[in-house]
Order: sequence, then C-alpha cells, then structure tokens
Amino acid sequence: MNAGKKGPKLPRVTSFGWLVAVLGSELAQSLDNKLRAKGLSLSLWPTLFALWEEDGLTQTELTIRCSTAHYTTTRVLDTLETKGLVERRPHPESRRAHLVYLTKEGKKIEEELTGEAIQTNEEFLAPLSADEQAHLKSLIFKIISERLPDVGRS
Amino acid sequence: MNAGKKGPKLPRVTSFGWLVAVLGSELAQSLDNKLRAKGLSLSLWPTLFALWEEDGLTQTELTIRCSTAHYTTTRVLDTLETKGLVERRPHPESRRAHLVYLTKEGKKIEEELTGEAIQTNEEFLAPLSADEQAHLKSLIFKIISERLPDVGRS
DNA sequence: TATTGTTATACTCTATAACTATA
DNA sequence: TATAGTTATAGAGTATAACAATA
Repeated sequence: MNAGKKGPKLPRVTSFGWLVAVLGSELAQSLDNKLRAKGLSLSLWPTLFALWEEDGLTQTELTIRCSTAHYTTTRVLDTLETKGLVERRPHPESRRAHLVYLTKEGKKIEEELTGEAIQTNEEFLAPLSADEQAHLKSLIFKIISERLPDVGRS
Repeated sequence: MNAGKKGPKLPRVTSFGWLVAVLGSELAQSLDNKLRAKGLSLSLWPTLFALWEEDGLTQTELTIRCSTAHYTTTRVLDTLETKGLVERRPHPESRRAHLVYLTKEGKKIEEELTGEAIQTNEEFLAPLSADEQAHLKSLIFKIISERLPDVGRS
C-alpha cells in the first residue's frame, strides 16, 4: 500500500509514544461509549471508581485519589449528585468539609459498570496469551511506579 | 504489590485500562511540555509528523494519516501556517484541493523536535531492559494492529 | 450529486484565579 | 494565615452541521 522509500528517523509505528497514544485513545473511547450509553461519561469514571473502593471521603481526599484538580472534583460531584449517584453530607468535625457518599443507586450500578470495564479490558487483551497479558501489565506497571511513587500503596 | 484488605473486584492498579491511561497521560504531558516550551503543542504533532514523513499531501490525505476530522486538519494547518511552518499550495489538477508543504522553517525543526520525542520515549522506557522494551512495544503493537488494519503498512 | 475544504456553533474538559466560609 | 470548597471566566480540543466552490 505504501512502500515508504524515505525511511524517516522515527517511524511512527515503532514509536513508543505513538503506540501508547493509539492504544490509550482506543481504550478510552471504547469505555466512554459504553458509559455514554448509560448517560455517564469517562470523566465521571475515576471519581465513581474511587468511591466504589472507599466511601465517605472528603472532596480533598477524592481529589488526591483521582489525581485531578479540586475544581474538577467539584464539577464531577455536581454532575453525579444531579444524577442521584452520590451525595454530600456534612463532615462531623469540620463545618467546611463534606463527606461524599454513594447513594443506593450509585452502589447499585457498581457491578454493571465495573463489568463493562472488565469486559473492555478483556476485549483489548484478547489477542495475547495469558502469559503475555500478565507480562504486558507488569511492564507498564514497572514504568508507572517509577513516576507515581504512590502507586504501590497497599 | 497490593495488600488491599477489602479486595475490590477490579483493583485500580491491576486494571489494564487504568495502567494504559496513566502511562498515556504521563507520556502526552511530557511531550506536550517540551513542545509548549517551543510555542507548539501536542495537537500539532500528528500533522507535523505526517508531513515530515511525506510532504505535498492534500488535506484529505493528511486527515486520513492523522486519524482526525477534516475540520481539525483545517484548524491545525491554520495554526501551523500562522507560525510559518507550513504552506498550502494550489493543487495542479484540482482547483478545490490544496497541497500542503513544509516551509524551510518547518523542515528545520524536524530534527530538534523528533529528538525531543525520541528522548521522551527513552526516558519512559529507561526502567526496562532492552529485551523488555522490545517486548513491550511488540505486545502493544499486536493489540493495535488488530484494531487498525492499516497499521502494518510498511 | 459527490468531494474539498472552511466556517458557525456548541459542548466538554481543563486551567487560573478570585471568592466564601470556616479553622 | 491556611484550608475546604465553590464559582467566574477563559482557553483548548472536539463534534455537528451548514456552507461555498469545484468536480
């Protein structure tokens, strides 16, 4: 289709950054599509996920766990609250802080939505053997944990 | 690696999607920072890269090679033209099409900018051995080529 | 009627900074 | 003076659809 006579210095197809960018955007779009079909979107996912892991956090703690900005947390929680998935309750010890809790509905969708995420991951990993899948994840983990010191937290 | 007493169904740290998303955003931000220091940004990169690979394409061909939308190509070229890196010339056979060429300046920055990209890739891959680096890239390539049938073009 | 490219418009996401109210 | 959270505002980036010019 394209004989590529010129041989550029950084062939697109073998550039690590290009490979990761393509994979990442395909993965993101795939999950985003599934979430949008349910009236949600990928931008709400990190916060929901963090809350499924642990409920009753302050917004500051949520902000840290989602690696976002505090104003992003505010907006995302506004949206999730409007959709009835989350509620802000007063902090028992500080009148300026809130504790964020999942509503009944917010808890109810956990299984369905994490199921979609798991399915997305499996779809993408399907071309690899079980050994290759584990190796791929551990290699990426090795790179990431170099940069996010908190990644190995128990 | 993760002692997690509660044992959520999809631990964040072992989710393939999460790993790729974190890696991708770190990589993107790293290159974007370097490009912004030179008055450019990551959104201009795919088009510049495609033109360094091959000059004198129509906007439609550029749009295909960058996997974007036609209106995005228009905007990106406007920006690159303003910066004097690119120029639109009339197509010899069709008066509605343009051929896009790099200017002298646009060609001059290729080596410097691809050097930055190569350096970014190397920085991220540094924690891995040469074998691991090659393996990681080939595993990602295997997944991607499943989805982008055009990816294996030589 | 289809194609090439531009533009109007709007929506999402992100970023800065100012703001309220607590502590 | 610092912290928790909200809001105003602006800027990217992206998406839809309408549009002009050409084929």
